[in-house]
Amino acid sequence: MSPLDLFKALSDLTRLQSLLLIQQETELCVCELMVALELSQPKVSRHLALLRDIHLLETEKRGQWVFYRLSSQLDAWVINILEQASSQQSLTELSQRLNKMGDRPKRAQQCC
Amino acid sequence: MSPLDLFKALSDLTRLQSLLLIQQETELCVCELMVALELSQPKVSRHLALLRDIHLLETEKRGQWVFYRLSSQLDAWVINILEQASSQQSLTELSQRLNKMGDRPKRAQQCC
DNA sequence: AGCGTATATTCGATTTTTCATATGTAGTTG
DNA sequence: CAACTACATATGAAAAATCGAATATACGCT
Repeated sequence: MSPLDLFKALSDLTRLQSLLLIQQETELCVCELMVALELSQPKVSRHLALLRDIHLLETEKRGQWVFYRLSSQLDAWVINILEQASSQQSLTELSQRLNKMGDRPKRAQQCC
Repeated sequence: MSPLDLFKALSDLTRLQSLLLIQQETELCVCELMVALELSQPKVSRHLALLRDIHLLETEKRGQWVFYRLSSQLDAWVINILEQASSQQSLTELSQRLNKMGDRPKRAQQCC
């Protein structure tokens, strides 16, 4: 992935917020992002597909849900740029809507 | 300037190459960028104007020429992102065309 | 099988971005 | 002053990105 490809991917608010929120939350499914971003399902799905196509995100299907997380093979320069963006972009409102959400899908426990 | 604004600015090859080449060369005028990027004058001028409008670049008019350089007030996170991009983007061909260029405008000497 | 939920994709329309061409302005040179 | 160079901008056309609405697929539950 070239810098140009990365910057094109990050030059849309839906994609930028999705990516940073996924980074913060480790993994999220489409329905959670719909609630957090207050956007339609096709819109979220379309933008996530773009991010997956350039290998910024990877997916795991578990039961009914498709979980998106940062690709495990990201180069250091990509991660560095994402961190710089994180340091400037407030995700507070998005997190709040996520936490208020009922019926969130269960996910793998982080610890014993 | 927000991360989104920066990423939009960098999501075009002409603007990305212009910015990184200016960063490398400290300052360049429109006619030098035309040669380095092999692009028309209006195209270069339009993209530079965009970068100046969001305060990534600043200009200094000296005689016939308008010199563009990185804005002196850039935040650290912006500079960091530009450096990450520099580390991945080859400017060799652009530099070569610049060095082969005849009749380059004189600029202030860096040193005695 | 039938129904509801989660996600993906297609379609056509709209908006945004980019572009080449033409023109305007300012400074420089002869 | 006339011609030339450097740069900016207006205009309309073309290309790309984005969108909502509709449709398709896949899974879980009864």
